[in-house]
Amino acid sequence: MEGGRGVPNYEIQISFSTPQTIHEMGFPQYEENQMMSLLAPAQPSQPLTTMAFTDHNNQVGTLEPKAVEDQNCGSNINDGNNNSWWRSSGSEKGKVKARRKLREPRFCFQTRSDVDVLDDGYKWRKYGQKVVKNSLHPRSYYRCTHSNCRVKKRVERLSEDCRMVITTYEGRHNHSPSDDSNSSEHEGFTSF
DNA sequence: CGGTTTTGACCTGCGC
DNA sequence: GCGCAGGTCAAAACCG
Repeated sequence: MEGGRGVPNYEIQISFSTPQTIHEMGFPQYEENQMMSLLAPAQPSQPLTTMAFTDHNNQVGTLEPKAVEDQNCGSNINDGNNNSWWRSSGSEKGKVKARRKLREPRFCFQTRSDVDVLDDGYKWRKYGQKVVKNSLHPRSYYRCTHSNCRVKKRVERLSEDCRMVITTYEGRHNHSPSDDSNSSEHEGFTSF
């Protein structure tokens, strides 16, 4: 679906006011300075991307007023210690679906890009797509393909500017991007 | 052939 | 309580 997947061409602007670093969020590939360096090829004066972080319940970051609706970053997700991979327990034909309110750290940012899925170094598998009310474009749902990584992300495009992509990450990677193919769990994924 | 995407159905939370 | 909207599942289709 990502059509001609060549050199990722996107521009990012981030507002950092977060208790956690990108690194701690499970994105070691992009530390702050690296994230910032992504700005370099773009025009820094142009507010192309805003990043927002959520601290479990509270949204701590800065984000454009309409960039990411509150339900994306503001709502919290009930965890309930489902520590067994994606679908926790198929109580009834595996229909424990649509469990919201997981307490995962999440952050979202807005990016101007031609491609929906930014190359963040991780492998993602699409598991759903949904047409959302306020947007002309469908929202896509991705999960990290790593064995024990429950990180999810949502990707949607702004209805006004179809080049603007809103990406919402949810959860923390317990592996490094390079470790993606190598399924070895080296840190206990201890959080929350 | 195995992994990924698509897509419709289903489930849950929330507002009215 | 009901309806709507969002989020997830899973089977089928697709692709390398």
